[in-house]
This record gives sequence, C-alpha cells and structure tokens, in this order.
Amino acid sequence: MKKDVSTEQKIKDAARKVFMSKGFSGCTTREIAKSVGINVALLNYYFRSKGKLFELILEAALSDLIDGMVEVFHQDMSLEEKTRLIIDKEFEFLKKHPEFPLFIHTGLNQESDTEMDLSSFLGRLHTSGIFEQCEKAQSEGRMRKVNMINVTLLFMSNCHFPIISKKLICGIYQIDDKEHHALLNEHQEIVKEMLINYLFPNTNKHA
Amino acid sequence: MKKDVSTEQKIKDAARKVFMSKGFSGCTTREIAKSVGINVALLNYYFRSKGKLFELILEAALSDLIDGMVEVFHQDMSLEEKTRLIIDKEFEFLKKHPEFPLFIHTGLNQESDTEMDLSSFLGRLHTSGIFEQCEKAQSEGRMRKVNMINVTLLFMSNCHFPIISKKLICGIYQIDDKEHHALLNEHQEIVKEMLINYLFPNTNKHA
DNA sequence: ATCGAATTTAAACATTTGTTTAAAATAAGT
DNA sequence: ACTTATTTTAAACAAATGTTTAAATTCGAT
Repeated sequence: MKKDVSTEQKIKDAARKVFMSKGFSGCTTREIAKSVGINVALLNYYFRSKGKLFELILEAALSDLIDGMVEVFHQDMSLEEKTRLIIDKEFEFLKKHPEFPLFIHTGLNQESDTEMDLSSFLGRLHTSGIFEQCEKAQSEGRMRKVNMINVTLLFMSNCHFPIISKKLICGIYQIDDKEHHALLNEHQEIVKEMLINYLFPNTNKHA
Repeated sequence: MKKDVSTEQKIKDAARKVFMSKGFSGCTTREIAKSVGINVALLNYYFRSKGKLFELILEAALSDLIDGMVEVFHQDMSLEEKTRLIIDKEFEFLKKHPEFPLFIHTGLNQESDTEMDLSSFLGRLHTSGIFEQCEKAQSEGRMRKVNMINVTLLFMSNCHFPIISKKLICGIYQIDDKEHHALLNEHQEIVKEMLINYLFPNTNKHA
C-alpha cells in the first residue's frame, strides 16, 4: 500500500512548492500534477479540488509557523533568551524558505468562501506557558507592559517583513542576492538588540 | 476629447482597485472592464495587455509609496520629528488602503519576464537629503550608526507588516475588525517609541 | 454636411483551466 | 486463479480567459 513515499504525500510536497512560489491563482492543477509526474485526475482523486488542496497546504504551513514558536516557548529559559532564540530561529528558517511569509498572508486573503479557523492555534500558544511567563515578568517590572498581540506583531513584523520585501529592497537599493543575504544577517542582530532593549529596558541599560 | 474623467483614467482607477484586492492572476480583464462599464477590447486598446496594465498600476503604487516618504524627508525637521511624522503618515495611509503593501510585494514577485526597474526611486531618496541628515546625525553621535537600508527595513517592517498580517492576527487572537483597528492605534505608538529609542538612544534616555 | 481619425462595441479565436467520466492497470484478499 | 477494491490514466467537458478582428459609433475639423 505504501511506496517509498506515498503518492498522496508526493502531491502535497509538490503542491506546497508550487503554491508557495506562485500562489493559488498563479498556478494550475496541471502544473502541480506534472511536477509530480502524474495525471490531473489523480490530484482530484486524493484531494477533492484545487481549493481543498490549497487549504490543506496553507493550514499545514500555519501549523508549522506556530509550532516553531511554541517549541521555543516551552523551553526553560529567560524571556531574553527566548527572544534571541526565537528571532534567530525565525531568521534562519525564513532564509531557507523565503516564500513562506508572503504565501501565508496572500493565502489567508484569497480564501474565497470559507474563512479558515485559526482559533486552535491560540490554544497551543496558551499551553506553552509563554503568556504566564510574560505576565509575571511584566508584573515584576522586568518586562515592558505591552499587550501580547502587540508583542506578537513586533516579532513577526521584524522577522517576516525583511524577507517579504526582498524584491523591493534589492530593486531600490540596487543590491544582489548575496548582498541582501548579508543585509539580513546584519538586520537579524539589529532586531534582536532593538526588541530586547524595548521589551526589557531595565536589564539592558548598559549592555 | 476629454469627458468628465477620461476613459483611460477610469480604467486605471478600476484596475488599481481590482488588482489591489485580488492580485494579478486573481482577477480577469473582463472583471476590470465590467467594473468600468466598458468592453474588454477597449482595455487592450488603451493598454496593450493585462500585463502591461498591471505593470503600470504597480509602478504608480510604488511611486506613491516613495513620494509619501520623500515628502516628509524634504521638510525642515529634526530626525526624531521626521520619524514620528513618517510613522504616523504611513499608518494613517495604510489604515485607509490596507491592500497596498501586500499588493506591492506580491506584485513585485509575480513579474513574469521583465524585472521592473526601481533604481530611479533611489535617486529621489538621495535628492531628499535624508541620507545626509542621517549621516551628519550619526557622525555627531545623535543617531545610532545603522546602515540606511536597515533603517528603511525597520520603518517599513513595523508599519507595513501589521497591516499585511491582519487576517492572521484576527484569526489567531479571535478579534474583529474594530478591535484590530484599536490594536493598530496602540501599535502605532509602540512603534514610534521603539524606533525613536533605538535610533536616537541619547536624546530619549528618560523621556 | 462630410470626411477622417479616434473611440467603442460585439463577436470570435485559440488556449487554458478545474473537474468529471469511464476505462485500464495494479494490488490485495480469498 | 479469481474476485474485488484501490490506484492511475486518457479523454472529454464546459466554462473561463487573454487577445484580436472587423464593424459601428462618436467627434472634431473642414
């Protein structure tokens, strides 16, 4: 029943790659099928439609995103350490998968009929204990009193956007891929310092 | 020869609206034509193809983006004042045109054959005098020594991403449009303080 | 009013696209 | 070996899509 890797999984992998680089309406089912080496009909045999397949891929990507964060949250570390670690991890991941953030946000915007339910992710964040750890640090004055949604935004903005904006930045400042990669490395350090300084102002007064 | 507003302009306006909300491959020429109330052929009479029209709209949007920034740069203000003003302006603009940032970045990534030339925008930034003003402040120790590309990234990340990520944030944290709007207002202040503190650390030690 | 150019339309074209149907091939169970 | 269910394919469908053609309409200038 199982080959080396099942056809179903091969389709998912190919679909993920194609959807990520071209978006939902930017590619065709035939393109995905061809990249797997199968017929178009087989794609609708396993998944019911292009839209269903897309939803599946998008949901998996979102799950990966949350999992990556939660994994760090679970560890036994100070918030400063978690901050550094999560920024490093995010940058390293995104350098390898640059299409990821744009895919997620355009994907969420193209959901035609049914809005995807993301509420389950909040549960995973809650059970990671990160909210309690922040709340405690905030009440003890070690962390700036900022809403957790704003904290989320600060992290994601400064990790994801530099990847999203690659074409714009390279186009305007006339730099090539190699220079942009160096830029990202610089920026990674900048973001770490800026966020640490902002969120934990007391601990880092003269670091 | 000219109506109240020319057909050409009406097409551009409609195309801008449709492209912004659905992306290049997410809409059809007929959809644009219908929203103007004209025939599909007329669209290709004024612009040569769907792709050409899209390039035009994208270029105009990019130009608007740069213009908005340059306009602030030209004014006679301190860098701290310009920082606050540009963040406020950007947030206000994006609250009114939330599709703008996603459109630009997916647009730049969908350019099939010809890469768009963005080098002209660098010239406009240079003549605004902002680079010299920063260089001076940096050499005088009033501004942190950060590459201007990184500065650009910091600003754009923290202004654009909160808009881009609306669906994700609302979905995860289960908030509605109204709450998200309030969130943006909070975030606007956070970003201003964080960036000012980071870029001009001396001036704001105990503000 | 008439001529010619610019504007607009209806219709058609050739592809492409998502999906389905029915048959063929493969695998599994007996 | 035979039967049945699963997997895969080729072909077809209807609808959609970007673009073009040729005719109609509008409009300014003479």
